[in-house]
Amino acid sequence: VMILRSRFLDARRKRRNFSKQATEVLNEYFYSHLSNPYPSEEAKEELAKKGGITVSQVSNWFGNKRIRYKKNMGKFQEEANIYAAKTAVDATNVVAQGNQANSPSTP
Amino acid sequence: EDKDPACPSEPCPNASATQTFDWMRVKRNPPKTAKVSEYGALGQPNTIRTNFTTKQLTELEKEFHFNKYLTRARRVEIAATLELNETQVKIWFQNRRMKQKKREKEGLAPAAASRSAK
DNA sequence: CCAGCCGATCAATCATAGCT
DNA sequence: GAGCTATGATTGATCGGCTG
Repeated sequence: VMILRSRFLDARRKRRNFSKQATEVLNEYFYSHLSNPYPSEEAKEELAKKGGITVSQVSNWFGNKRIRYKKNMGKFQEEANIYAAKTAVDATNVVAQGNQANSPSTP
Repeated sequence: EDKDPACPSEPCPNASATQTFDWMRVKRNPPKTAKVSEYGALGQPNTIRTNFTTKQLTELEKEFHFNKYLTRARRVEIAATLELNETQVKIWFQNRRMKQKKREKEGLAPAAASRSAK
């Protein structure tokens, strides 16, 4: 068992918690899309840029967040309310950015 | 209007601030890594995540560097040698390829940090 | 029709960060 | 400084879609 653990215990995780800004951006997206917290590849890139982290880190964050959220929803109620209020607008009407003179709606 | 009724029990439908969406109910089927041979008929088929040994991982890694893709024959051979299912070997290679791709991507992004404009 | 691959995700676990 | 919880990363395995 001991050997199993030491498979590769060295140059691996030197985890550093994300910045306040990154966590803020991620949680904002998560709670404003609580009905379907699965950002597209493009959305992940956007979040990564805003939070100053990589796309993979964004994916890991959402993966962990979703699992941990549903595992213990009660524990996140408070956090949910905080971000729910912060978000205020939108909700039913997604599609915010994008703008530009491009209207792919109903080709 | 919609605060927290403080549901005491577990089966609280909702009425709370946030509801329970479908993704929160998603459940994955347990791994079917079962090997009928060793369990006869009962207990739990291996409902747990198999832990590959260092030896197995070393061999798989070595094979991967030789071939990114496996042939049926090679897979059978390796599975037998490492005492794993053919499926496990297959899956390991698929995951390994994805890991490789991820690394290549990450290894280029940082380099082209100033070259993106918009 | 079916097995293998891809891409995304799940779920359990590891190891560390950070607070008490 | 120990003990416990929060959190980022890793990874065997699953799910759905596509394809030869």
